[in-house]
Amino acid sequence: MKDASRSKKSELYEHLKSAVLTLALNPGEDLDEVSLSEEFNLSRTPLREVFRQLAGEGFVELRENRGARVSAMTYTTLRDFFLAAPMIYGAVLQLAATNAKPDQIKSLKLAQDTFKATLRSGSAADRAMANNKFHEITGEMADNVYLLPSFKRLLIDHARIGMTFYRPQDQLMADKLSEASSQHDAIIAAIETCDEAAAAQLATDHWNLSRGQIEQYVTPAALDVPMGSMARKTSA
Amino acid sequence: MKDASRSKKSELYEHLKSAVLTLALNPGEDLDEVSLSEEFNLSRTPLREVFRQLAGEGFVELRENRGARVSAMTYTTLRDFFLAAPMIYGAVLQLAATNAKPDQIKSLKLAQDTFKATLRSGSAADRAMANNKFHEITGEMADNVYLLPSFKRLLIDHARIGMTFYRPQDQLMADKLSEASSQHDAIIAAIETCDEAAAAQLATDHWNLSRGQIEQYVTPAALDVPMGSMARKTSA
DNA sequence: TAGATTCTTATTGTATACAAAATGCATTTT
DNA sequence: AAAATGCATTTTGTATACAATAAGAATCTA
Repeated sequence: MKDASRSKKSELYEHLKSAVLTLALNPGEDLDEVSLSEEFNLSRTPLREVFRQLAGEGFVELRENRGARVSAMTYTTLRDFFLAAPMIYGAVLQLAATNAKPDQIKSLKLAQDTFKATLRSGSAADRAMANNKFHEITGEMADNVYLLPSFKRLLIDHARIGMTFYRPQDQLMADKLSEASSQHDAIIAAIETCDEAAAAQLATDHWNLSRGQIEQYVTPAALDVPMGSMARKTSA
Repeated sequence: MKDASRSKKSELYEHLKSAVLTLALNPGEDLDEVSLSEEFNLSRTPLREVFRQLAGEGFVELRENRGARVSAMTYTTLRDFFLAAPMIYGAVLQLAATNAKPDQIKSLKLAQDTFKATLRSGSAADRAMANNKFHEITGEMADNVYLLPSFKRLLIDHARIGMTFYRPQDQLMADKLSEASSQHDAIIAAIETCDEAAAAQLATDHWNLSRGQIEQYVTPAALDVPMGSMARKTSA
């Protein structure tokens, strides 16, 4: 029934997507056509088509005659992120509050339940994917083809940033995560009551929480340094 | 020197892009793999990769087992457009005013000169492409990976809307176009003086001009009707 | 031994052949 | 005559073979 299980091609597509989102593949990491095609019992032709599609969506970067690599993350992208995210997500949530359909709200509540479950007993990857799903649904609710491309691009790095910086080893982290969860609940409420203003405000709050979290780790001094090495360190 | 002349593949890529932007290929129109591969002396394998990439960028839509078609335009997309455009372009111009580098400003002035030339003696397609180039440069100036995907998606339909509705057959049209040109000049000035506020305001003004133009043609009564037929009519 | 150069190997890009799916047409059936 | 079924044709999807390019290793030169 799921799109992912329909063909080997979409299986590969979904696999690469979540591998990028969960940092199973690190930013900047090279992708090998041959080994991947063997792993998925798929020839290089359709595999390369998947690469192109993923490149168009911002998951990977293609270099002529030099293969595909996972989209890089630098501290510049981090700065760009927190500049664009509040605006885009503010608009998305505002539109979501206006346009959301009943079954979409149901999906959103379900996604939030899953997210809460991962807070209790899930891996960091599970949590990142559940959180990602939640926000993807708000994007669908907003239902604006021009907003979605940027929003989806933001969600990619939102997940990766989350994987890097949200690791609930201490109590402070756990508190932040449960605050994020509360904000999700508030977002659902705002959407359900069609409260645009509240939704827009919650978008800002949600990103401010993230930014505060990250600013504990990132000093503004270091700019333009690849983040791949750091991600590798934290996951090793 | 230009990217387009490097390989047959990028030639095809650029050709399809401008064909979509200028409505040489109408929204919703089917693309035939075989005839295109013959026309460009290219096998279907790289051609299909180009399709995937264009799909990722919003120029075409891919349907499983049913080929590629030019991205559709409906009156819904028109409404979405004027909702998202002022916000995205406002942010883009604001950032452009902050970040623009001297050589980019030079490019922008050059693009504006070209645009003015097309107003005097260019086809509608030439004008749409020149106008598109102008806005693309402002996007580069803004230099934010998260904003650009949506902005580029907007530019696709901005060009197509322009091709449909801006046809300077009468004096009123010519006036609107020269007003657009004046706004371009003002945008350049705002960017050059790093005047963020003015830039943001000009973004709004620029879209309002477009919207006013289009509202002469589109009545809010008819919604969700494919625009392909209309585009076909005006170009026939 | 450091550097440059050629040769080898590995990887990426393209063409073609074949398989699978969808479309259209003709025939059959009611 | 309308609907449905099966067949032929066209179109799309995948595998494989080959060509072109880049990366790496070994050799040669100073």
